[in-house]
Amino acid sequence: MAASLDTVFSALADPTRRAILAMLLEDDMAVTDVAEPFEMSLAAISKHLTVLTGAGLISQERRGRVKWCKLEPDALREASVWMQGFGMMNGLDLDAFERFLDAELADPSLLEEKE
Amino acid sequence: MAASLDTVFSALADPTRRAILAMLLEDDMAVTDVAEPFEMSLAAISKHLTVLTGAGLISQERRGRVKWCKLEPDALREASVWMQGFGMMNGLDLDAFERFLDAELADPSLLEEKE
DNA sequence: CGCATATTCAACCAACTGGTTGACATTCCT
DNA sequence: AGGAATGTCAACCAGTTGGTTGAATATGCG
Repeated sequence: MAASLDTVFSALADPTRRAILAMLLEDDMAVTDVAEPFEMSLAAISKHLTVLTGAGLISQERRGRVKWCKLEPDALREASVWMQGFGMMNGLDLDAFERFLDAELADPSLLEEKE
Repeated sequence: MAASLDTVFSALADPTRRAILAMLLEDDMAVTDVAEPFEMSLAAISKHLTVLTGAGLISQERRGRVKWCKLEPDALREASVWMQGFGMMNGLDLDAFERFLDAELADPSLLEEKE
């Protein structure tokens, strides 16, 4: 999916879609299950998922009746790079950040407690 | 400015507004000068600047006839933290990451080296 | 087959967006 | 004072967005 900054940021601008992404962070989900906690129609959620797919933020794979939604975090990287590139991480100790990342990634116990 | 993720992301979703932010990265600018490189009316740019201000991404200060626009990179921090939770920080301890960010950004010695 | 499940499609609607133009208010300059 | 420069405001317009409902399309199950 060719996901421009336009489509990525505009997909992220909606709270429902951000909530969906947060849900998918925990696990892949079927469309119906994604829709369950929201107080809106399934069709509306289906549209939101189309937007997220268009932005490359998720991918959808049909297996039988069920369409599974999967987070595609790579799509956020471009947007993240854009933000950092123009200085938003100003003053941040990137070396410390790298060390922090390494520490996190090295400790397998932390990886399990995804909420 | 109370800038929600909604307003920040939706402000960033427009290429004209992102271009404006990139311009302001180099220096503070007057509204007319911001508008100059774009092929649209001054009023349209004025509206874009209002959106950016509403998102807290810039601030505007009137001095005489001229209204100066200034980048406010702090507004991106909240959005960035949110985004980082998905990409590189996938599966990590997000609370620890937030604490890390807070600690980094709270240290005034680091904040001075803004360019 | 016949029915329930899962998901999308199509038409519709109100609200918002991003642009236009022309008029207006300030401020600076001479 | 008069005129140019700087911005904003108001009205308007076309296109998009985010939601609805009802019908349609597959797929799985007994």
